[in-house]
Amino acid sequence: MAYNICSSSSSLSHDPHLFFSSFSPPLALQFALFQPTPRLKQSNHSITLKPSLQLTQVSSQIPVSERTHPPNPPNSQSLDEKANSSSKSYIWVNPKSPRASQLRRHSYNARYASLSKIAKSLDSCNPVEEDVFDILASLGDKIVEQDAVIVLNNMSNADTAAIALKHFQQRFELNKETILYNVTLKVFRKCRDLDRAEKLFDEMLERGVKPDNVTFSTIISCARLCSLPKKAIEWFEKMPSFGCKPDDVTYSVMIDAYGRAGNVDMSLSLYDRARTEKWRIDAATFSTLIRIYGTSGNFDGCLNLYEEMKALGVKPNLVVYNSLLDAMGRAKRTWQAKSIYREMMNNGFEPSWATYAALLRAYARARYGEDALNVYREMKEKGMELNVGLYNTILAMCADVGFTDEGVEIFEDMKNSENSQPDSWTFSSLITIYSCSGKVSEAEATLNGMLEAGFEPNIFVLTSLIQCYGKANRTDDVVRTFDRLLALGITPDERFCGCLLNVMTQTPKEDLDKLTICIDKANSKLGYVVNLLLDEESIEEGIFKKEARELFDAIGSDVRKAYCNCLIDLCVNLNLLEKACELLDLGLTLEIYTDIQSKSPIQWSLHLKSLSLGAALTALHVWMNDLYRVLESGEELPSLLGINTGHGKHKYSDKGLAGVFESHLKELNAPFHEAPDKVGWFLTTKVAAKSWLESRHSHDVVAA
DNA sequence: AGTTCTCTCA
Repeated sequence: MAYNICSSSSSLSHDPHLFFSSFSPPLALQFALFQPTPRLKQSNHSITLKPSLQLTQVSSQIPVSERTHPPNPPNSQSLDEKANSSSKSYIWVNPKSPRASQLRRHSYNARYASLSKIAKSLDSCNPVEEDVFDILASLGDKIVEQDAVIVLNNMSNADTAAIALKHFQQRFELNKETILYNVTLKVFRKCRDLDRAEKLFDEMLERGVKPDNVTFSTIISCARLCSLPKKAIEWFEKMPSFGCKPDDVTYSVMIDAYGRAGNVDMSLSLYDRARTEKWRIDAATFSTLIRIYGTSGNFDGCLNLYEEMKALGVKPNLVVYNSLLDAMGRAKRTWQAKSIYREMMNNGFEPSWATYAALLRAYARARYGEDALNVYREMKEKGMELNVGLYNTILAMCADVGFTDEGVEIFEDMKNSENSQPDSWTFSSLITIYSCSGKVSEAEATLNGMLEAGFEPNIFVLTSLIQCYGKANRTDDVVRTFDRLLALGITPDERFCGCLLNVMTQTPKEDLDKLTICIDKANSKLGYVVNLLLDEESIEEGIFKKEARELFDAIGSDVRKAYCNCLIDLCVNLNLLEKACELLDLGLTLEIYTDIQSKSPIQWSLHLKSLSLGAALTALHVWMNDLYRVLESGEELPSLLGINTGHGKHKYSDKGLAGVFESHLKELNAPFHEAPDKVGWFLTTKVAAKSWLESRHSHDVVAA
């Protein structure tokens, strides 16, 4: 793509914020560093590690058969029975030998696997005591509290988890009841059920079980997962009254909760506090902070945090990279997203779904068409499913950059997907894709498909359709679509009116009245200005400009330039040069256009980059008059004169401004020629310009 | 037993 700068040589070393090329430790070492600190799993066979020769029994629970065969399904034989049947066959191993640790791990893994199978059956059984207790009975008699913790910790069904908890409470004297409550709270959090979590907390208090920091951080994170950050803060503030003093993990959660509640300052002050009090700040917290900065638009802050993190010796993990990629995507700093991704890959990370999602959004937002498609293809290759949002993002990009066939193909893929069926946004993008490429019947068919799928056409769809009909010169269909919009009770917005205005610039003179009526209905102020513009009777001087000014003052800054461009185009089409000049002048006064003319000692230039053809021609006309006045006053022209049209080759216009402008320059007999080394520039010399300006003026005088 | 990642441009 012409404007794809991603593969350009823009080097990071120019960027003061980033020095990614700094050395990295060897891969193997990094992997070692990324390993989570192994936690000693407490198991039933207490192992006293003293002299190296002490022998330890490692098979108190798991039968010998399980050391070589996979465990049986949990219901076929109770774990307890298995334990009994094996109780006579001990083997003794040096506890420090590799064999011992292998066996320990194996026996733990086997038990863990059985317990998590039980958790799975509990998840899918009826939420009645009878069924839940039945399944739990298969645990046998010799279960310990730790087993109960493992079962609950692996569950995700809040109803059956509550019953299971009750069972365990009835079953044995618990001495770590808080832990059991905490893992049950985790299940409720998985179900995003804050209500239930809060009720369970009350029950803890009633039973005299003391909540701890884990209890609070679980409830707090549950609140934030339920998008109730204010609740999270409430819970945090409750901690001291229960004798709990927030620790590093609590602060980590709260940094996130404050960030999501929109209280960025509070997040940052917690971070500051954590730093000054020399708490351990881990990668998770940094990724949270980066996300907070990213969503609040402080993109330099993201990069600074990243540097700070590395300076503190905290290794970035995948989530940190994902947050950074997401932030750079939002910031439209696509090249930085690219280098972060490269760094991540060089450090041996495997991209996750979130990585691809962030990359895809970054590329799509910046219209890096090929890059975005590559991410899409890579995800498909890896069997990752895109969600509706990602599909829509990439389809919107296809519409923007003119990837018609690719867009259609992706839409088909989406229809075949399991969980990502097209929504109204999808249809809207597809209609835009067809509209922009002038495929009227396909656009119409897609609209019908959208209706069949049960979606109402929205303003975006109808805006696209109007554009589509306008381009095809089907004025009556434009009007019909406009009436449809009104019939649906949709209020035309500024963008929609801008689109109608744009259609007018492509419509034959005899059809303009039909569209003026629409515009009048949509926005009377705009309608009035358009009517004044079209009015052939002379109006009082200054009225047109005054009304146009009021219009520009009344509309949003995002559409001002589009409106001004269209109005000037209309003037130029109708040969109303004077009104065109008035509008251009107004555009300059209101700073809708800036820096159209520039002067350096050796070259004067005309910059037409974001101007429509009509506006560009008007600006050229004004410039030529200005230059002639300079000549008249006896001043010297500089040695070079240049016109910059930009290379702006938009996918959907047959030619960019550069191409169209060139033929106009020829028509005017202007001596400007395309610069061979600078794309989008037309240059001439002082001498050529002078004689041309003079001949043109005498020609004008004769014509007048 | 607790903290991060799934926020779609009009």
